[in-house]
Amino acid sequence: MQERHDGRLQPRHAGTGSNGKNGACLQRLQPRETLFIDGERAHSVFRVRSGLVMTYRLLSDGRRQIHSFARTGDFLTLGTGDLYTVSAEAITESSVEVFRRGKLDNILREDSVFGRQLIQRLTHELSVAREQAAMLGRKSAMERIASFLVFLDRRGDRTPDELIAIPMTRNDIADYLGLTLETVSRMIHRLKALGLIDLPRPDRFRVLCPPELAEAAGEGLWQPRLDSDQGEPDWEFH
Amino acid sequence: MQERHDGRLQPRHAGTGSNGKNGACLQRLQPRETLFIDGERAHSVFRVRSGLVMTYRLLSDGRRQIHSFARTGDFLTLGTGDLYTVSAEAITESSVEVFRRGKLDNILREDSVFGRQLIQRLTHELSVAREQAAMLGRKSAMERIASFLVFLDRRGDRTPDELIAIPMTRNDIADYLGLTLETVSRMIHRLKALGLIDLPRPDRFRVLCPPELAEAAGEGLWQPRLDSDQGEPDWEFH
DNA sequence: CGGCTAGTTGAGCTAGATCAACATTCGTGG
DNA sequence: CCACGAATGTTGATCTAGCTCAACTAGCCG
Repeated sequence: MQERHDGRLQPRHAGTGSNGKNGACLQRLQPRETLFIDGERAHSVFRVRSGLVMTYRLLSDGRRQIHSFARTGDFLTLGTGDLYTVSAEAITESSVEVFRRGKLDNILREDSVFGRQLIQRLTHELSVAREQAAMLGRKSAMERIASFLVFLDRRGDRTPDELIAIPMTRNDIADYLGLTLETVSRMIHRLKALGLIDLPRPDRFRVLCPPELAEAAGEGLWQPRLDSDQGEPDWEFH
Repeated sequence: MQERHDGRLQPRHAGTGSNGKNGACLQRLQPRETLFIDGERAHSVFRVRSGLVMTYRLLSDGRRQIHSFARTGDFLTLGTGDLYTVSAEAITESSVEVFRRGKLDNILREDSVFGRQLIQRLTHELSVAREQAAMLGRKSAMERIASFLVFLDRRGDRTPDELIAIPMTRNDIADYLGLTLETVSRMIHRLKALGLIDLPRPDRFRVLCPPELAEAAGEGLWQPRLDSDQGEPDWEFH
């Protein structure tokens, strides 16, 4: 049993922020600040404006499974359940748009285009969630790490020097991939030793051999989570 | 690496069946018959009328992750992607309603109630998929088996003698829980030895100690997949 | 009966977890 | 500026849950 994601920074609940455009509220988050919690009444829908926010669930004894790392443009909650089914916490300093849920039903009733786009997104989320299940259920540690790096690489958050940032901790990666932080560290360094990646600092890397890394990732599955890059027109709450 | 779900019964593609009510087609499936395959163009939506059908994905080397066991009333596909993102195969002799996808967009455009119900279902599916991810990523073999038996128990397919049927093979269970069939067998028998369940035959069991079994399941998470029991009114294609 | 499939059980083996140092970065205060 | 401590990351040594391999059993069907 493990329970290593400590609460060193007291996960205080984020307060309400200033008003943004769109009638929607904009909320700022410090690193490790909690936005909402699994089981709470779902009063709002959130979209990331800047930074990186993760969603996760906890087992009763504190084991954690991270479900997604959401970037600018990604939604943190979708769908129409009464309660949140995951918790959300900022990884870096972030800001999120907040849309009150009250409006949602009305919008859905009136705007069928909006509804169809929501269905599209949910469909995609579901596919991504199953991708992750296949990875957690059937891939080796090495394949998971390679998959994860391919995923980061394809997302393409490149720093000026052509490197890819790794903004989350080893612990976060471990809880996303169903491993321990030690194993995450070891496997990353094994890929480096194999010459498939460059790792000048712990939180920066570059893929040296895309095809071989993809090969190591187990392939066949794992369509990366490109969410916001779907080319699909942005949709807004009115 | 493992690849134990053999193709002993050649997974021939199911042919088109007879016409049912509703304008929809009804299709019969033999055990181990494949209904559709991951990556195929998604021309239809399916709902189980009788029997048990599973959905799954394969990694390129044949490792399998089963995502759901769908009973009467459950949908096999939801959402509006162009391609199926899972494969589906009958476990027992089954029949499924087939709704051509062509109609779907029109229905969604015209019937906002239908669209909202679809969103509800997708939302629930997504929550279930994340439940499974948490299990695969963070639960022990024992907890997974206990969770699975609790899930079967709560679904409540009781035989006349108050036993619960286990219609899928050990191999199927293993590929659902991310384990091997041997481990599945061992853990089930350990639960029996502990007196938490009765297992008069390999494919029949009874929960003797619901609270202790739930305890062994790791609790806290794992809301069972009650899909069809939501009390929510059935929705039909017109 | 004999062959086939599913299930059980035992005996190792190993990938990954656990435990334990140690290294590095970073922020804080003197 | 440096010293110090806290947080994060790396690495080694060991342990073990679950996998692998293998034998055996129990139904089932022709």
